[in-house]
Amino acid sequence: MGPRVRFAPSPSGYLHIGGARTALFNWLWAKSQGGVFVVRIEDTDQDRSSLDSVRAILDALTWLGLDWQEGPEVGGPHGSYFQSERKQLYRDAVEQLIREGKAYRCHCTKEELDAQRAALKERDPKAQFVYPGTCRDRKDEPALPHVVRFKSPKQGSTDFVDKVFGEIRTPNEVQQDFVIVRTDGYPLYNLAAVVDDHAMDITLVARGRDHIGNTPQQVLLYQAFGWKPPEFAHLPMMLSPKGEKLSKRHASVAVQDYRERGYTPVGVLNYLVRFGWSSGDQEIFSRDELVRLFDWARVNKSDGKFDEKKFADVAFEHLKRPELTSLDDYAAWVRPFLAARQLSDVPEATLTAAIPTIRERARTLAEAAVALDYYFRDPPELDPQAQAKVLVPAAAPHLACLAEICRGAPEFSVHALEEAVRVWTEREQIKMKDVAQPARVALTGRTASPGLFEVMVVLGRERSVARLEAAARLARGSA
RNA sequence: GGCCCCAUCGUCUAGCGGUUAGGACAUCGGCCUCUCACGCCGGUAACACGAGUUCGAGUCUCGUUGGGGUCACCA
Repeated sequence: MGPRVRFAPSPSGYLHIGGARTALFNWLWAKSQGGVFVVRIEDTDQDRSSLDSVRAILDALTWLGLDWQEGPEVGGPHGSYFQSERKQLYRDAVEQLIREGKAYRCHCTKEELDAQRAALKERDPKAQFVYPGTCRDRKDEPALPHVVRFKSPKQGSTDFVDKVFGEIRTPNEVQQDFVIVRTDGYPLYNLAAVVDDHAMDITLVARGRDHIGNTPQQVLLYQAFGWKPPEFAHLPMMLSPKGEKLSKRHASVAVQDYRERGYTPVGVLNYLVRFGWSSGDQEIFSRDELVRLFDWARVNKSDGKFDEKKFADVAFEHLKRPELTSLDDYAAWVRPFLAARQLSDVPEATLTAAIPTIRERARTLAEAAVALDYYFRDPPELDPQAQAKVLVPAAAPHLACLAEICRGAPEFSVHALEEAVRVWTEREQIKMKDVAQPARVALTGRTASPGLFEVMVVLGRERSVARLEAAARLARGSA
């Protein structure tokens, strides 16, 4: 039986790029080992959770192609996959702990504790407040408002072996009696995660390194319940370019941002996976390669800094190479970006003919839509500066001749057009340079474009001729 | 501050005792050329420091320094 791993986001916003990376590593492990990838929504904080966030996160995962075999929408044998619907499970588990004297009800209020914390801070600003254990041995009074605290051991150490970091040992003296259930009856993260990971038969918990500190608390809970803990794997952190915790102040951190920018799903995954994982010198991977090559042994320990430039390059690499982004996918993905430019329902044949001409000129799908614009807009948008500089009277005869050549070319192909133009320019002693720019502006409205003959072929004979003639008239009249 | 963790070019990384320390992004030159790109060629650029272990340390051990994480009725 393969491993069972999970991605457990709390629905308090969009899918963060770091969360996507965590999901990816879990997903890769499940895929590569024939295991199961579970998605579980950690919505025990009623104030912060929202259904919109669940929707946004699920949509982002779907867009990335990180499909889950158990979780929201698909269900599964261990449901519900929303923690807010599993309260009874946590309640039973906590009852057991209290009955066995491993946890206790605490009637200290948050206000009291906050006051103590503040008082200590005043006496010694550097001191760290620890819960004094006021209620640890007090008579149990379930009727009064209370939280539930775990009775932490004060001696020895709590150890676990991390698949990435190796053995991690934490002295128990630093462990306080942490809260596992709050006054409103909802479980806290550590408790809920442990109960669910056990109930869902999770075999490996992989998450960000910022969780490494509460892993001992979770191990303590496993021990208290008498359950075998899963394996753990912590991922090095993605920090901002300045080395701080990555937030939207430094860069776009929502997966959605990159989607809107026109990166491809695998392009995003490729950048994320190389952050902490490597396979020799290889930089660019297809989804299948990642599944085939992924291995915990190749995961790094050290944190890294997020680099938008590198990200952009990886995304471009995927967009550029047909073996990574098929023509069909490219066409389908660029359509929304064209539509945003009022170019809806463009003919599929023209689109698939045009894409190869702009592939290496567009670093994102958004740029691709710009680069494709003149293929579908009639007349093309004419850049005034290009017009003023290039469509001058002297260019008019050249444009007229080119129009004639287009009209008369026996075959409307790159090769035939190139040959015809070569013959003409040689006979007339004209430099290609001098006809190319006027023709380019005539055909595309701009001074930068794919090769002229490629553009003509995509446009077709009729439209090429029309645009050249229109430009010739414009040039003639511009004196 | 306590606890935990980390340390190779500016950035992501390869390296798992013997290498001219390699690749990629970025950057700087050049080539190609009908423009813009793509592509190609080349340059600058790293083992944090100090002790050990060893015939020999980027690689092993310890310390120092630096960086990060975490110490909630958030997850």
